[in-house]
Amino acid sequence: MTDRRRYYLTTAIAYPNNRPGLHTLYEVIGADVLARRHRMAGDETRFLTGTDEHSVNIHQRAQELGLETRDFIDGMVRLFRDAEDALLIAPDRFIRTTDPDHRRASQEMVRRAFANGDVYQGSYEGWYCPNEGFRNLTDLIEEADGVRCPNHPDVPLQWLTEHNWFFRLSRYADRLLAWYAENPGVVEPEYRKNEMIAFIRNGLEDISISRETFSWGIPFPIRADGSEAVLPDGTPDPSAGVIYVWFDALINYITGAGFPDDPDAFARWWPADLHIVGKDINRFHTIIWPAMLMSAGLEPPRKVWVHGWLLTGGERMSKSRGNFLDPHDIVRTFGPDGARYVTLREVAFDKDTEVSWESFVRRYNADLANDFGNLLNRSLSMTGRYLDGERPAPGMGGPLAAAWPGIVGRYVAALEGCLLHEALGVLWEFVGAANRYVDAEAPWTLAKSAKAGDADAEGRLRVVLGDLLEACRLIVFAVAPYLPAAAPRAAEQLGIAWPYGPDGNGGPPVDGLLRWGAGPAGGTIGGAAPLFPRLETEPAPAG
RNA sequence: GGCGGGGUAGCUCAGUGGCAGAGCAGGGGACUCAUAAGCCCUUGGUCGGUGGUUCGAAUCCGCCCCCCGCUACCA
Repeated sequence: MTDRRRYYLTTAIAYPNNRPGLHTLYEVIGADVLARRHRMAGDETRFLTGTDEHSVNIHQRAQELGLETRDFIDGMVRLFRDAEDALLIAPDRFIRTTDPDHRRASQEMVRRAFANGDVYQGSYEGWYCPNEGFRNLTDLIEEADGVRCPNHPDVPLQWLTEHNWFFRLSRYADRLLAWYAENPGVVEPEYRKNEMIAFIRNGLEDISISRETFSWGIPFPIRADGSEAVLPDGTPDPSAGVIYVWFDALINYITGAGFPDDPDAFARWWPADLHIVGKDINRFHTIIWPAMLMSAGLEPPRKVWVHGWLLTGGERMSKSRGNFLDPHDIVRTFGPDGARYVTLREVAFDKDTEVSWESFVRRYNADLANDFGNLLNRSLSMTGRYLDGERPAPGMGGPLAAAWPGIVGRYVAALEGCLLHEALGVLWEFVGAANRYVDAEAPWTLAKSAKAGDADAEGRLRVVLGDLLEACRLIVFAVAPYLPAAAPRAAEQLGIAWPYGPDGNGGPPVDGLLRWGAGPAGGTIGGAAPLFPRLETEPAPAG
């Protein structure tokens, strides 16, 4: 085993009932940036993402389409993986809750909670809408002839009683509150933690963790009498029902760390350093999940980051509304790097943000084509023209050298605080400073004087271009987690070897390369070619 | 209803008692290395409304209007 720092991060797993939209992959892109940052920083990094496949909706959807459930989800999962590949997302494992090791992990978690006295048999009853499931009493519409579901007033509600297993969540209120109190920053942003504290203080009820009426799921491992739910031929006893999808879904995070098959791996990777989740599933990750872990005698995660939604026209982007952006459209127009950049620059990682195709085009042109792409291109072009492509050493006393340490410090701090949009904003302050430096020094004027025999101008020209190429090098290495394909190409243009693999592993700790003057001495640049061609038209995709 | 967040330039937002700001978009200019990009200058705002406190309020207090989140088993 190595003594490198390890870093384990996860996204929520998506339920693959449809092709994925940008609003679904948004957090996966963000997590991929953080994973690449940690790999390049030299941390032994594990990045887990995947799909949540035991939903009843998925089973029903497959039946509507006349497909075997497994065949249906295999096709859907293919769409997720294709979209993630197009966005250059490189997880260390893509977990599916139908994976065999996940079945073992989930059943083991039920056994542990049961052994700890936290699982008991009970019943759940209430008004059931055939289209939506159980409805809360306060949501129902009262009609003269009875109560109705607000979303499906024409469908009669049924009063159903489900016998199933419950988890004693109510037992964990004090321990959860203590966990929040003793671990500042364990749930961020702060207001998301406060919502959960209010929820807990309102009183926690036990939650049901099994379903007896469904067969699509992980077999519940225990019978009512407490015996192992296995038939004489070794197959699961169907009368024991299945584990409720939410209980098994959360467990993917420890399955992905090696639980329970590989104790050494699990000891290395657990607890997770970061769970990235959407605000709609905050409660599951910051109340239910830690309680499940506590019950099993395992540590809760070190941090849960709760992000917001992408909005369009003030409404949440979603598949059901049909107002989502297709990742493939975005990759086709902006390229994989541009797609990642505009998404993470335009959307604040800590709250809801309004986005549009037009805002993405504006951001791409302004930041990538005009500011950064052009900076790289003009710096290389002048080096080729004035110095025959020879790469001069940077000066140590210029304004860019002075500004860089502050920039990189704030940049890394923003990344560590999961403020991915802000990190880019900080880095682009430096891009702006470099562009202003070009105009302030006017290398074309220095070049004319140098050609006329002015030795001072010649020396000055070399320092200015050295500074600009060094600024470009630093930006490229810093921004590489966001622009994983463009960064090596930019390095090639700068004539600098790229020491990292396609997923960010394999090179030296990047912080050593993020110091002014840490680039290779001497050498020549490669060719200059625009990395981010300006978009002259705004071809909004149809539909 | 209760608790919490918010309403500032055309757009996205920063700004917690001292001359209303940034980026983008719009307009003008000088330059020319560059992807007609970059640089400089600039138009633009009853800071949701209203009443107070204060020498002074986007900022503090009261009331009102509007938007959003949480208020448990769709996931």
